[in-house]
Amino acid sequence: MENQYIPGEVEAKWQEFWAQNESYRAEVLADKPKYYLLEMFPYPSGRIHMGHVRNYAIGDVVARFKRLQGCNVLHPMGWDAFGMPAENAAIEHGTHPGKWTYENIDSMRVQLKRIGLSYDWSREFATCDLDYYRWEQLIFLKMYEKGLAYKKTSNVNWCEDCQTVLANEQVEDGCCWRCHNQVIQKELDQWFFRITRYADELLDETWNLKGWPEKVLAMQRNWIGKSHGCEIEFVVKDSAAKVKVFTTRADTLFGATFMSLAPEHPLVDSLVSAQQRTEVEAFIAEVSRQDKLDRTSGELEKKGVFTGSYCINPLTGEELPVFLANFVLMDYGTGAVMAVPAHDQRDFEFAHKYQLPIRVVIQPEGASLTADALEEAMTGSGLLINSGKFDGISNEAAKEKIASFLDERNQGHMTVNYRLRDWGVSRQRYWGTPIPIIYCDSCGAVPVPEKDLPVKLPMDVEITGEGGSPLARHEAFLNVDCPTCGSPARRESDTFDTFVESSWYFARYACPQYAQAPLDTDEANYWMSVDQYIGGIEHAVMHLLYARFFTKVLRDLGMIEASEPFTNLLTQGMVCKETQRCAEHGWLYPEQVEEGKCTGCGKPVEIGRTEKMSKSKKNVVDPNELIANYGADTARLFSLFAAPPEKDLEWNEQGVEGCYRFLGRVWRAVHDNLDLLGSKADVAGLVGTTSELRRKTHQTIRKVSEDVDGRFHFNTAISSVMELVNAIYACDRKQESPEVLREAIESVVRLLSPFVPHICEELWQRLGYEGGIEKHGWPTWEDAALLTTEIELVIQVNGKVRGKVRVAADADNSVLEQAALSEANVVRFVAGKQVCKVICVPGRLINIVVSG
RNA sequence: GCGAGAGUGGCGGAAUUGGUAGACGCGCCAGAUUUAGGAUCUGGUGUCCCGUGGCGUGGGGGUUCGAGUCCCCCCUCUCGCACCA
Repeated sequence: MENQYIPGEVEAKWQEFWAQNESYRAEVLADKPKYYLLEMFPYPSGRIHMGHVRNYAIGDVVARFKRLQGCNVLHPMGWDAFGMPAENAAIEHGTHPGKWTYENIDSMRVQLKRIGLSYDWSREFATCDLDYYRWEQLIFLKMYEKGLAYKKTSNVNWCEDCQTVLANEQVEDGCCWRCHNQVIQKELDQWFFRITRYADELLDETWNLKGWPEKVLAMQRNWIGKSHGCEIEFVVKDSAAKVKVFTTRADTLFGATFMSLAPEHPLVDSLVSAQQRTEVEAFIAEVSRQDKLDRTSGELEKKGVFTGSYCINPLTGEELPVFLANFVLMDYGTGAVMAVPAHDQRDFEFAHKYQLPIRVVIQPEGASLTADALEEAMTGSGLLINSGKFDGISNEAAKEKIASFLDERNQGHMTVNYRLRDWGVSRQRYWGTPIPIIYCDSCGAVPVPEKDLPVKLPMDVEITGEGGSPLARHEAFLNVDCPTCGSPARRESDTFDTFVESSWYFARYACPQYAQAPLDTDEANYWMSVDQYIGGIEHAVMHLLYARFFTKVLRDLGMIEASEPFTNLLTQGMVCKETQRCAEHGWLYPEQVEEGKCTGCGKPVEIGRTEKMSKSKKNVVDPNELIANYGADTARLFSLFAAPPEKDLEWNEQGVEGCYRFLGRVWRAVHDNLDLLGSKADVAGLVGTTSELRRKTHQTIRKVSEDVDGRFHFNTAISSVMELVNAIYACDRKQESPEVLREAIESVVRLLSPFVPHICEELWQRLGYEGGIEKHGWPTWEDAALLTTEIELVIQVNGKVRGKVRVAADADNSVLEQAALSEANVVRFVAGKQVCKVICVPGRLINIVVSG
């Protein structure tokens, strides 16, 4: 290795050094504050993409910075290794999902190591490791004991393509979040986690998560969807049946003129009169044919059908016709809505369409609404009318009054309702954690006794993609004796949703080899919670909510003290790139374009919009090639420099070049000056000395420290180091003291080391230091070095800049005023006018206010 | 429709508490070096008429000595949620 910057050599050397020295191994230490930094672990698809590079580069800066600051840093990495792509690969190529997954892990580990990330690799695990999922099975058994895991028959979202169930939040626009196939409703027996038991805590804690982006918290609150209201029972006329409704508007009960039920409502069959049956069945069939996308699209025409039954308004005794309506969802509330057309827009439209009565029961202040005159529902506040003894009171007060009146008469009560549903975790898949349950004809569903864990996923399976889960056909796996009565029984063949694994992996990193329980309580309590979690915004609801839920469950099982998994959350933006398209060949990869022409046919290429990098749009950059061309340090530097972490990053090849050039500039700044620098010990003697370069050095140390610590403004931190490098190039090396020059250069190297660790380690060594750059800690700035005797002051006249003067830093206002008023250009603007006021902002500017 | 965020040069972006708008980088222009190209180094680069001047942070109004930043109205874009009873 000579005086030329050859990234490949430098990077290989230091990656080897870090591995040999186990530089990033974490262990419990009493004398340092712990800092747990975690990036969302990847699915082992086989190749890393730029999104990973960005995510992990951001995390690595924080890890290295905290370590330099003297923290005891835990920075682990592993693999979210169960899931469908492994089975799809098995179907396509005949490779066993396990083999495919572990081979992918091996190649991705190599790629990640090539980036030079400071992980404690000794803690690595994959969620498909028996030693991981066995503990998940134990957690499930404990949850089962506490009633937190239960089985129920329900209509589930079913993807025909994946042959599996999807949670509500895994359905996007009515399609499977993974394969984008149409999702249908299917009745199945399924395992659920009772996340709703934690709904209030999950909601309330969002107000304490100060280190989370408001956006994510809002999404979670929205998702939980708590609303206060009233449950009211409506007796069905000539029947013992009662229809329960949930309403947030009990104050409008006197205005209810009909009832709307979801077509899937369980009472529908008993409510339908013989006369109406044909029509109702046709309607139900029509609605069930509509996909969920259409049904929840808002644009949908409101449609319904009369059942032939009536129910009784509990307050007025009136008979209300019961309708089925396409916009009422069985998923929310009770699946039944009391319809108040005067005060609800949907009911209003529905009433008009089917000529149902409209009765105004709330009169806004100073108006007198009549039903005939209404052009839309009146949803505002006012005083009650047409409401018997409640007339005249405000509708807000009436909500509670009417509810308690109903309560007294056993016709209803105040309640809360949540949008959040329990989490369905059964998946009809092979490559996942087996659910440890045995079905016995006489004993029912029996949990696998703890001593019989783990339930191992059998390796000898045939994966064809046909006929559902391979486990359901695997007789050797299925056949088992009932643990309770000993008679022949069958195992549960479903496996867990893979979100279960990612709901507690962060805690397992504290004690990945622990063999007695899911968590070593001491280790877990030392490291948890994660101080900083970093990942994509796309996990704002699902993964982050499930992880919060699991943490609370683990706490209540006595396995951990923490209530929340992630103290601070950073959601990084996507990596985007401009798309390119050829009229003949469609989307083109960057290398298929030369000088704006398609390499296939020579036609001009159309530049499309900038979009998230994706294979389908071919606007991807392969990190492996990038690193091969420029080195890992350049790849990291560009990911960090081009945009602040939370914003989308636009990939730009020329920007990458610029970063590479900058590293070359840093490299030369060291080598070109090595002969001038003198002994390294001299730097300590500089305390108290000032010079322009030294001031710039210490300003930069302060700026970078402040930008990195908590603010994560890596782009501005890097740009300030670029300024320092520019200052080093600009200074007159013959005039500048070698010590000041050395201090400046050393500072550049030390300040850049969290961002581009390899080159900095190398330069640090070439500057005469041994044993790695981290042991020297983070540089500190000296306040005295920031001081200047003279400053430049801006002079404004009426708020416009008219001149600048150099003044003594400690000059008082009257001196400044004098200097300002005598500056030549300022004189021009003040001449002939009256000075009304002079405003001095210390260290910044003087504003002279004139009139006339 | 509701909620959150954003809108600044040719481009990515900076301006942390109301105080010189455009740091830093890319691109572009010029110069130096070089047989040439590349690389490197130096300088310039918001915009408008030649200027020491005018204009300029999506648009319009306001507060202030002073507004990218605060307040009101409007437009556009992105993300999330959505017939939520």
